[in-house]
Amino acid sequence: MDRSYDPQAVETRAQAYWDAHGSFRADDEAGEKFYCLSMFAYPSGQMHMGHVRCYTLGDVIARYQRLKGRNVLQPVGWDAFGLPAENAAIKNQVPPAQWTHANIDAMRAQFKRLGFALDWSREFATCDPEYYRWEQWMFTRLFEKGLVERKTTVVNWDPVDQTVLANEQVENGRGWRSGALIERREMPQWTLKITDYAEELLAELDRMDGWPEQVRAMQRNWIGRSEGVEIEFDVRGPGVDAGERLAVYTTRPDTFLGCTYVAVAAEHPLARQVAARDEAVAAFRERCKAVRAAEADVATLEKEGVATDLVAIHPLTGAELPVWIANFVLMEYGSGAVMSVPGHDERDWEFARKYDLPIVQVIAPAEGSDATCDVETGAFTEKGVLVHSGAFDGLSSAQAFDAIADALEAQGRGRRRVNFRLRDWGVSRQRYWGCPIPMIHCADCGPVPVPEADLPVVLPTDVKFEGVASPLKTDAYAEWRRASCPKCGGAAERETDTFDTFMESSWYYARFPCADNDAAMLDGRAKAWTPVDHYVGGIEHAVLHLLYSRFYHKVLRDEGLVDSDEPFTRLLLLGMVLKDGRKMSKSAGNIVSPNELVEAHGADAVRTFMMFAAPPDQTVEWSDSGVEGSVRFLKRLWNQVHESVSAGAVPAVDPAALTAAQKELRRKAHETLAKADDDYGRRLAFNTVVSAVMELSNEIGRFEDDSEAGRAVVREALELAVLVLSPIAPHVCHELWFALGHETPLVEARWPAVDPAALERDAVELVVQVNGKVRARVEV
RNA sequence: GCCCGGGUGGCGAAACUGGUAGACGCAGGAGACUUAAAAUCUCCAGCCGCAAGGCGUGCGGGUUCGAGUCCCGCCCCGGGUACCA
Repeated sequence: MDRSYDPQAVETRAQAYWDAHGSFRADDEAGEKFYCLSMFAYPSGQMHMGHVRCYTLGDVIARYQRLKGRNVLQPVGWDAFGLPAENAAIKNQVPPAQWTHANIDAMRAQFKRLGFALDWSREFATCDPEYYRWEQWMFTRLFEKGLVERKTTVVNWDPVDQTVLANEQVENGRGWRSGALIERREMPQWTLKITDYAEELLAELDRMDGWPEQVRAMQRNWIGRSEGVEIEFDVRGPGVDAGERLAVYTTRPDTFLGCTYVAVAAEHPLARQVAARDEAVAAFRERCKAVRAAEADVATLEKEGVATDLVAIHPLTGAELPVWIANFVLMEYGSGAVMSVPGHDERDWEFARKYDLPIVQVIAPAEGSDATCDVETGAFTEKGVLVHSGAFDGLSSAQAFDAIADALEAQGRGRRRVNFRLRDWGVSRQRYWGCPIPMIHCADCGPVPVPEADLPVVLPTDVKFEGVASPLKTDAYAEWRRASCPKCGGAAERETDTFDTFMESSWYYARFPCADNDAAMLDGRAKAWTPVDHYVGGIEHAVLHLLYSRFYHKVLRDEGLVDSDEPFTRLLLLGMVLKDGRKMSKSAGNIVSPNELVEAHGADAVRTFMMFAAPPDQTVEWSDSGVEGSVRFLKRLWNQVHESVSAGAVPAVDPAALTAAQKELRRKAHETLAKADDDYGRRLAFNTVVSAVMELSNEIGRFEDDSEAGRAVVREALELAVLVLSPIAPHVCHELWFALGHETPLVEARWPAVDPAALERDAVELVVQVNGKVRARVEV
């Protein structure tokens, strides 16, 4: 072995070895499978520290599982469609496809330099027609199955650029390119009925114990199942037909007698109707348009409203309640209208105070409760006992729920209903760089799916951006749009919208096992490898990507293409990588380039520090000097191995004939092995694996004993240190393993068993505490 | 706004099941080696205090023999909020 550690040379040799031996090509047939996957990357062109962290974590898991004897698949691909490519195209006049492929080439090289144990033979990009054709195919199947619907949803419309903007493209209410005030606009969109699976998506969460509880909680809340009552009010007023009804949904029917007004969304049909004859209402609706479609914007708005000349008739009391239009009522949730009970709902209370609407108390604190209720000073939102509710007085909130629901149902004015916060998945995007939606619009037959034989609908890639709008929608592509109706053969138009990029990322994991199949979306290999045993990615995907994928997996299952219920058995969501306490960004000027670090210190040192700096799920603070510490550590380990090997062969350790100091070092070595096994496999605490091996190395350094037994104990400790560290710093460990005399490569090694005898102690220290303070220590 | 996290020395962190707070590392200090420097090695180091001792895990309360860890109420920072991926 070389006298000194040269990371660049070591890493080049190790990578060449793995390449030449096809070390990471997964075998479809062999042994107990372990499918390990890091969320695929968007090819921005520059690998960043977040990628380094994510892929290193995945790699550590994959390499550890391999040492444990599993047949590991760790594939890699590219989430290649998306907005940044279009922005680059508009800015630099480069076609998105060209830009994307150049970026993929650049990033592939960067990934390879880090030595991840990836099976590159299965690589694909989602912008490959061979990939997205199956997405189109599945969509047409779901259309036939009735899981696809055309629905109206709200988007941000830029009236100058005549295009739809993403939420992040709206700054202070204006389009980021045009500067024009954006408008909320309703647009017909293709949606997938994820709500059909809401119950299953929710119920399954309870059984998914390989997922962090916080993520399951987020998904539970996102799905937002509630039990309540849908209530119908008669509406009276100018221009309202007799028998017209307004539906609201409430989870608190027990407060129903305290309802003093009703509020509808600005986009509600009743609001539209009133606006036609009432200028104030029309002006209010116009103002509401200037709010971004994002929920956070709507929810943080100052609550405002406008009165209408309509009244809603309380079905139980006959009272005439004013109908208001309010900016905080969401058309997307429930029926776009709410009953307002200011005495017992904070938002309703604020609104009532602001507009001088009556506030009445109908719930009193339950007997024995120490809560107080004064609806003059604030809403009382707890459950309790009914008051001022006529025949329902004295009932508990729970009893009143049923009594009032029954009364409404008996009158045909309401029904119990389960409601979900979850909305159906709008998959249409008015953009160019995405998977074309395989539909044809026929004037006579309506929308018709493209027949299987005509798939894929290929996205033209030699495009020029004239403005900001999708080239597919311009005159230049009139020919591309022209189609004949698959049903009647008449002249028809292709859909020009493309899919949400979450469509591609919802099933890519299932495609890796059979990425070479050009005759089917998935085959038996997908069934054999899925579900993914361990999925690694950013916490920012806790809800959307991970919920859409779960839904899509169930859809694939129901089509017979996979045979599991959930796509990802175990989930590791990592925190962000920060520098100087902030997110790395160009504007903050604190971007750290993985390339330069690897050039300067080697991939192993970068990987080691990344793992060492913090536990995986926590945000991590990047430190350049910290990497230097990792280099020192790897160098020390190298020197220790060199010294041990140079001193010559050693006999086998004879555990029965060791001195106290020898025993102690051997115990430390086996404790490290045991701890690392637990940290890798159960705790996912890779930071403490690194510190444990550092401690072991420190102890080896302090151990001075040239006897044969002493050198044998050191040799065993070094072997364990190298093996334990190898998932994290694979290159240097690969070479040290051979140096230690092994003839087969470390990637073929098996995780050794701990010698229980090595862990035994002759003495322990007992601590004596008085009132929680340490007062004495006793060696026993 | 709502949902989910996080806050421990100068810095990153450890403490896994309520039982020795600060392992391991960075930065720093002292020393060894060296003509010198780098590299390497050894030692020191939470804060206040000469010391005895006291104080210490964002803030305020509580439970407990004992709380970084459990409970209640706050503050600050981060992620998500359905068209960024």
